Amino acid sequence: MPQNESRLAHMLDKLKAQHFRITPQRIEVLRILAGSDGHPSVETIYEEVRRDFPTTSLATVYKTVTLLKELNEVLELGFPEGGNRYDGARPYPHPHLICTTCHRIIDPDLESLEGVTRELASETGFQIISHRLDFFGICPECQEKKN
Amino acid sequence: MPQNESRLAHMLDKLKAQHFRITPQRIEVLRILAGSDGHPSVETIYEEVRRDFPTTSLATVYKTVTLLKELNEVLELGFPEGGNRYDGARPYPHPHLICTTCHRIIDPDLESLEGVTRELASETGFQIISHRLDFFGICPECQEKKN
DNA sequence: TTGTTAAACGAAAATGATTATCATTTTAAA
DNA sequence: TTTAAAATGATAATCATTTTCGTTTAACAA
Repeated sequence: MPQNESRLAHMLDKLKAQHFRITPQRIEVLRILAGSDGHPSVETIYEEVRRDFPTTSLATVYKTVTLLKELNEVLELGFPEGGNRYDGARPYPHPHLICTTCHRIIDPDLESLEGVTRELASETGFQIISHRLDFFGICPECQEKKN
Repeated sequence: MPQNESRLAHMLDKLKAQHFRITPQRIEVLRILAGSDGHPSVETIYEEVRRDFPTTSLATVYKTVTLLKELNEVLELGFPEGGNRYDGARPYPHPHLICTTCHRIIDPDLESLEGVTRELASETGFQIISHRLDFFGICPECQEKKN
């Protein structure tokens, strides 16, 4: 996975540039966030880190994720039911497509989104900084299984 | 506010139809949800209800809001920072425009949203059920104040 | 109108995700 | 290697929300 390598390198560079320390636990959290396209939860990251570093604390995972969030190197997806999910591969706002049956989260391409943002800005006078866009539905595989 | 009256009546009818009891506390919560376009929090609703019924419990507000949510008579807006907000005037999914400075939440009209949903469905094969769409930015008033 | 009963209420405890605290360990730089 | 500041790990605290449970009340029938 060459793209993940570069994301990981970019994250490490950013930490070094701002004089944050590079610890084994941090590297592991970064690696998981950069390399996974499954939008993992903190709990998932925690379990994965502990496979290699069994003494790692949950607090450490939270602290690292929070740090990356502040550096804009991870995108946080909050849900009302609790249990945020994180995207370290694409840390900028982008739409998500969530299967309500199997809970998979997919990143679709959406050409037409730019037009929506433009319409909104010109209609309301808002200066649009960011967005959060989730679509909920049933993925093709789960539609199959239902029948 | 004639529109709010009818929303309130609709909510009450729905409760009656399903044999839920009409209590003074419930009526008050419904009234606030139906009549406010400010997307109030549970805490806000609680304080407002207590002006008329000072013994009301916070749990009662939560229970009523949860009930309305299950009946699809209120839309819940969750945020990662915590503190959900509720829309009882328009309980169906619709875009929101949130000012990151004054925390106001506005309901914009967005003609172009339908096209986005269509594009998404045809591109991914998902059956789209619902969505959550938030734009974050700075409202015209707060832009003024900055200068 | 009154009596009955299940539903709703109120107060407080429990929960669950996240954050803060602080003593101990470790990184990074001299 | 030494050292100082930062990070870690364990645990307590926090905060929104949910659950529990004894008491009250709405709804309906007699």
